[in-house]
Amino acid sequence: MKQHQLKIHNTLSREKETFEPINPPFVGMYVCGPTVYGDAHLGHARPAVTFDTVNRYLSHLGYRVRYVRNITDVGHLQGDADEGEDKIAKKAKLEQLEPMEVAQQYTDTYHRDMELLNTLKPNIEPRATGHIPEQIALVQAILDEGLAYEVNGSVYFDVLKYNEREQYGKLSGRILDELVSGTRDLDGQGEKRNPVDFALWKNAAPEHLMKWESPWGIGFPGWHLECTAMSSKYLGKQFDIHGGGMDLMFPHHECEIAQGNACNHQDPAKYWMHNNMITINGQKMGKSLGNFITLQELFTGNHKLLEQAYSPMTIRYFILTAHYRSTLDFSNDALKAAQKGYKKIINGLRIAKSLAYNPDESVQPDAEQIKQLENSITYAYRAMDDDFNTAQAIGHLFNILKKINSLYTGQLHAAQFGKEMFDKMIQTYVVFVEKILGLKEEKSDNQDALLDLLLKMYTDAKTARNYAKVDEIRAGLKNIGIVVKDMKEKIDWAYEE
RNA sequence: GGUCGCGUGGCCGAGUGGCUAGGCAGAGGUCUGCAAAACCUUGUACAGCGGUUCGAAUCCGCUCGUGACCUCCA
Repeated sequence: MKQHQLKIHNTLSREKETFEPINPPFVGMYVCGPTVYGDAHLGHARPAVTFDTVNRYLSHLGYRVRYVRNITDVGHLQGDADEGEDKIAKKAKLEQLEPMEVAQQYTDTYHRDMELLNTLKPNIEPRATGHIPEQIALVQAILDEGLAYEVNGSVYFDVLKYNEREQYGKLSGRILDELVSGTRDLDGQGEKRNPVDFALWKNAAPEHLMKWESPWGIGFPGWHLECTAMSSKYLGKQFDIHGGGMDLMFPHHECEIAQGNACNHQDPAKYWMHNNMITINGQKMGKSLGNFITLQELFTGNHKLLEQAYSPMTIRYFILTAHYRSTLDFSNDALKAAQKGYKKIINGLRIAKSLAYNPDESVQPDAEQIKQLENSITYAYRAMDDDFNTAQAIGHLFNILKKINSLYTGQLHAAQFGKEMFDKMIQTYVVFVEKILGLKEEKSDNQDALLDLLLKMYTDAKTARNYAKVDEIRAGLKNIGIVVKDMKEKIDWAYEE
């Protein structure tokens, strides 16, 4: 374990706390995954990238992380009303497909998009439909605790009774009395003893598509149950980190805490992390607002709000330039700036990997340069240790990049840093970009070979002072986003920023 | 209506009491066949009004603006 004082903002305490795993060096992390009934959109990218980065950084620090992210392939209820139906089943009826066919299709596209965003796969990706027995057992356990009741083949969690034992609402800061008095009187709540109660198991109507047998009849599990069932199965009754979007704080995560406490007599997770939401041109993204953008639309530029396509790595970089607990606003201007920033980082990566230390007895170590570099490296790690502040870390990374670029153009000499600092600089930059931030070069397979060939022609033309040919090659490459750089000692290329 | 946030220079976005954020855009310079890139220099930013303090973007109060959640939502 490296010497780091990692702090994590815990939603439970609303404070940054020093991270102390329950059972080091192991870390259990559960993140709420997608409900697979539609294409992955911007809103899915944020938690995926955020918690991928958490996973990457914890691993980098030497922790052995078991990262579990579920696939919800049995729908949540549409509402608490009796006619509430399964989200997946509803879509299936619409498209005349089997529910599992819909779930499979969107699971596949989700995986494709997450891979494009260069997120590492979770260690376990459990599906709700694969854990029906576990969910039924959980309902039974809560019934046995006397904290649930059955009505007409449905089972509800008794929030008021639970609240006598454990505070309900402590995660989202809600007061039960206010919830009770504030709830609207919806139709079909007759089965519940109290409007704040929530379904653990729901009786299914005959026409309902996804349903299973249970001790209470044929039905399907309630919204919040799967996460409790699967997290406790794979990570234990209490694990280290539970993550998800802020919008899930209430009621979803609140109910998870209640369910976990009800049968295990302890909070399911020690640290709760919530990423903030994404807005588009300052507005919440939503289908009804007409500003709903899927990741594929973003990658292809095929959307009326988009002036151009933005690559997956541009999106990833953009997400990382803001702290995960801040709202992040998508706009063409911001994305275009991000694209340039990303390419600058990647050009730096290529340079960093190509630089070699060349000793020079005549060059004296430069204390000021060394100090600046040392500070940037220290601050970059300190930023990550401070609740995964990738935005700040990237800022320091750019300062390291300035040194790398200066060495590349010959404005600084490696010997000014000394071998040890030089190696540390290269290693820090490469590790940060590739391993921690998860940014990679986007290129086609034969790109390097083709570029080598073209650059050779370019160099030959230049030696022959055939400037017309030189300019032609340069213009052609510029068209595909590559710029040629004539340097003092050599000719190189870079991605156009 | 209730709860919780936010308001930083042309744009994005860090920063919770004194210690350079950074990126994009702009201006000047070095370099160059011309470029590009890179590097260097350059911006009296902290919604408004009060208050606390030796000192506030950072703490407190009020005002204005804005967003999220309270119902499925990442």
